Amino acid sequence: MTRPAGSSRLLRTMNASAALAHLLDPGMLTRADLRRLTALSTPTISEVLRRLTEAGLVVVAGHDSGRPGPSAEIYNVNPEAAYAAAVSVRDVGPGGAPSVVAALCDLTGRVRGRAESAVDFAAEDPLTALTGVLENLRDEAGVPADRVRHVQFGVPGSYDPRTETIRHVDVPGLGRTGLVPELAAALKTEIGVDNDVNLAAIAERRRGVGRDAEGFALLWLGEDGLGLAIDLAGTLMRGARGGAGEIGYMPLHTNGDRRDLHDLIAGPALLELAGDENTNGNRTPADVVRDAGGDLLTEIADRIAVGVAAVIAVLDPHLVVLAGPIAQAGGGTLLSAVRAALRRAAPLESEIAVTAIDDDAVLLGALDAGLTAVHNALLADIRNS
Amino acid sequence: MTRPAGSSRLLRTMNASAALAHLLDPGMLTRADLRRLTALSTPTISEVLRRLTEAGLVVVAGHDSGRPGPSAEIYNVNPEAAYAAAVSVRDVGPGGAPSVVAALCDLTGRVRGRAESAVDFAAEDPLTALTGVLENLRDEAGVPADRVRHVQFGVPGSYDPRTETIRHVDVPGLGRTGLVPELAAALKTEIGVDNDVNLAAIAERRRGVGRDAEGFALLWLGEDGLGLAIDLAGTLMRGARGGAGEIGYMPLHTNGDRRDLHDLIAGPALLELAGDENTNGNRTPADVVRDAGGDLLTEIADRIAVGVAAVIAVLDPHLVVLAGPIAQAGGGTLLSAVRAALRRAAPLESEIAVTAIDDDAVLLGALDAGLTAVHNALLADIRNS
DNA sequence: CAACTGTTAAAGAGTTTGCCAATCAAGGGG
DNA sequence: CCCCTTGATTGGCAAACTCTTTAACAGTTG
Repeated sequence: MTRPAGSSRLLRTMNASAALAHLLDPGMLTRADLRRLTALSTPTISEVLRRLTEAGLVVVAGHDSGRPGPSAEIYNVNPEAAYAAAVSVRDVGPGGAPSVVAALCDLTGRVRGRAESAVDFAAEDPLTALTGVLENLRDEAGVPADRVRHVQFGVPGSYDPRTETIRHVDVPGLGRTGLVPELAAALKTEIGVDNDVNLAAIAERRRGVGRDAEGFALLWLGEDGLGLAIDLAGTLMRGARGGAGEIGYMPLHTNGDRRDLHDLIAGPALLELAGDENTNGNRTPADVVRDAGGDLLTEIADRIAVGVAAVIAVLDPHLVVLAGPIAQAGGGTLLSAVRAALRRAAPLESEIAVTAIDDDAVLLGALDAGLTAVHNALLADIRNS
Repeated sequence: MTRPAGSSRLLRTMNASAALAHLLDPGMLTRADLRRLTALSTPTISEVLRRLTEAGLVVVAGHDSGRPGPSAEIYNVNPEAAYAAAVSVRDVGPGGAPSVVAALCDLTGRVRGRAESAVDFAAEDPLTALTGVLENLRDEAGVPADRVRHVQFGVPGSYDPRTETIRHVDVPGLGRTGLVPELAAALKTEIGVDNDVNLAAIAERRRGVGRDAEGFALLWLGEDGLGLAIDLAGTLMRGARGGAGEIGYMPLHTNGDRRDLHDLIAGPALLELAGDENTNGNRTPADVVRDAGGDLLTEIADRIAVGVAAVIAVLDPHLVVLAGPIAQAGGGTLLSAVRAALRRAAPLESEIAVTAIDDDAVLLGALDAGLTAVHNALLADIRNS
């Protein structure tokens, strides 16, 4: 239901934007390739490429020989035309204090720098801490500040874009009103803030088992909490106040009792469930799941299946992805157990899978999201020129 | 991100399509109005209107006098350029047998005919029954068959567009494979099939309390079953197999028992809940809710609140609309009770409301959906010409 | 020689700018 | 009270402009 009207100028910008979109997607195209992809004529493609090269967005990346005729020029986006940065703030780092992981990538997505540091947010202001991390990262990679077009933050909480505040977050200072606008002002770039589980889902969509899915729901089983991300053909559903997927609060009281899903399958609940068998207090929920077998595994799978079934009942996704440290620890064993538990419970047809991302999914997803935002900003720049 | 490329032909069709979109939205515009709305120049608007009137899509609906200068021509879409039909198949009619309600409206949305009939699907084939109803409706309204561009069906079940079958449906014959393609072939038009609850949500979006909402979830409390429709800024979420919103299957077992949401708040459960107080077997669940008060009302509200809280936990909608016969029977009294129950249970911020549609919401929604489909078809026609 | 790349010139399609005739309402003078 | 002038607006027309395409061509490589 779009209803734009336009003139020739619109055509020019549309065609330039279309060509750039193809070069971003992942590029390395000759004029003939672009002609095929855009259905534009040779002179037009030449003109578009001339303008894009002049603007510094596109460069000749090589020559394609081997066929008869002159060697065709291979065009690609200029990797250094723009950069995207990502910052993941984690609730508990290895040492117990919140840790910050950041990365920087160029326009083609190649990671140019990565930094990890333990920040004590109780002592240091988030504003200075986060800008500091980013400044170091930029300097080490030798990237000028104004080339970073977008910084994407991932936080262990939900972000409400209307009030521009981070909510349901345990890290001190991160929930402060005004922090996000201050960050944007200090960094002098577009910034984005999103829930860590949502970002993990973005990574899953781009590099994981969600790649070919029409849509999927990602159930995050963390050490402390639960989360759910809802991917609809590549766009995430965030809810009115960014609170979609806070399924820890899902009520399970049939009559009177006040239990919710968090009490059933969050880390502490799993520890308690396994409590009889081990008196060693140093085990994490992930350890419990990794070592579980027999009745304990069945019970855990049954509980997870309740959450999965609830999600399927509401959303009917093509695919449900189990992710987060607990799902990773459980791996294929847990997956089969959950599948079996679901089959026992209800005839549901959604596929279940375990995440295919070994690395820091949140950081990767934040990079992907930041890069997409940079792409969109560049395309919008062209359209409004 | 769209990436179309194009030339002058695209421009022409885009501008025609933009003008038509404004005339459909609800029309009655002068050339000057269109110039303002589309930012096109006077000669272009004239040219576009010439083409649209020649195609019979647009007519001069009047003259705007009262201002200095010549009276401006007021343009509007030709109401008779195309028609949309809607058919709602209900599980239980007044007499117990499934009933069929159908309506026909012109391009401006004015209802031109309406028919209601009790069809015994056990005896009659759905194909002939439904095409027969539509044929009568067309004849009575004096509308030629080829002017009906879209027929929208509403069914008490979920529709899987991939297999083109209706599922989770109790009406005999309606779940048969091949029925939907056969209907399309027999009617020789585009047809659409959708869940009745989804269609009620469309009506709520267009005419009810969802009009100004960014997005809402509609919880349907029917005599027999439950349903949920998820509206995201005007588009409905249907799920992988059209099964999104089948929340009757939402599990509520905390340990071992197999209860789900259907067992908690569907009609039969409410009847059972009120069973002690009345031995009269003729009361419907809606009657129970209408007369409920005191502890019974509180208990019912508590149960409904569980469903609402589950929906909010997953989706975080701006608004939750309670609809369906039971919600209508409960009205404001039930609404206050559910609000109070939710406040007791959890600090959730979504608004709750009761449907504002007194008429047959499903039929109205089906008409709205059909009309929108006709609009889109006409716009697409223009774009591909 | 055949196939391919990329450029140049001419033509085509669509929109905009600027201009003009026609039309109607309002107000003032006869 | 009637008529005429003034002002504002509508809609059409022609010329100019922008962008794309078609077609022809020069040049290069296997």
